[in-house]
Amino acid sequence: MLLHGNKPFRELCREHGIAVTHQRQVLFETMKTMLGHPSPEEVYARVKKKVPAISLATVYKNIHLFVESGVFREVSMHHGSVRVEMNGDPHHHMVCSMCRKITDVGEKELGLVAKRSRLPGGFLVERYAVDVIGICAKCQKA
Amino acid sequence: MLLHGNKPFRELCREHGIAVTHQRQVLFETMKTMLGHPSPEEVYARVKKKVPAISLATVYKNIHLFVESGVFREVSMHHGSVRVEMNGDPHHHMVCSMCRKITDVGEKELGLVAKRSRLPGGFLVERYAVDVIGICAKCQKA
DNA sequence: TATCGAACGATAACTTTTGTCGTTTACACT
DNA sequence: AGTGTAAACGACAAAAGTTATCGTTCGATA
Repeated sequence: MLLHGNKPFRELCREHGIAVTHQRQVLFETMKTMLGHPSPEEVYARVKKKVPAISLATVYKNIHLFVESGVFREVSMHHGSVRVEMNGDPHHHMVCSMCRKITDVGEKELGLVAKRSRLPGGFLVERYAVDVIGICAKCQKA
Repeated sequence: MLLHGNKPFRELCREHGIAVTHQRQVLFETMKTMLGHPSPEEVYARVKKKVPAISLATVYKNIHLFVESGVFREVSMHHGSVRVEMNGDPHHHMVCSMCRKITDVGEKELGLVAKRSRLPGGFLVERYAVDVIGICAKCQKA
């Protein structure tokens, strides 16, 4: 099941008040068929096969648009640069989806439970990193 | 408590077989005092006050070194570019700390529990994004 | 079908990060 | 302490990823 259910693209566009362009349609359909966690460049490469004249900028703009509209989603919050963890206590992060500010939240306050040491595919667990995505107090007011 | 305990820097360096340089010492001490989740640029700005001649490249190289040695840690895995989520089913991610490959893992297989709707500071929860950091099967063999 | 704002493509610019290279420094061994 | 060597440094070029600009084209509404 996809985030957008299986609504036709036209309807999705109407809901979000954006125009139905050829590029957007092909982008959408192409992305739906892609597995894994493609980067904008990978999406671009794929879409170019169907619309050779498409611009990378268009791909970026529309990926943003889709993400903002909730049609697709970012794998993890992107802060534009690497961030280093200064807090050595066991904790996780609250990330504001509006201002992208990161705030620590202790493992206890989070009320997180259960760790399986064995995961599918023989993946060896080192640690869990939980991002709680939401809206911080400041952005809720604004 | 920091990841490295409170071992003196010299000892940490010996353990990891790296040289104790002035720049590295100041970097380490400066970073220890920084709160939050600084970017390399922010660390650079701060360190420059004590070692004005330091190069940004040195800051990057040593942050990497520290992260690889486990002295500090990245806030979340950095994939160099934005990644889009194609899987609409509720799931989380296993991220290999060696090759950085992202693999989906269903919410059930993960066995992760408990969602508190209220978090400290009045943070409004939208969703949880869990990264299981570890070593994938392929990298375990290598 | 004409109009007008939205979206497009091309490309420059910007940000973040990495690589290169000549010089300097730390460390091991006298 | 003096010296050789590899590691680390600073300066800067270049790569990678992303965004902004701008003139042109296209889609939605009338």
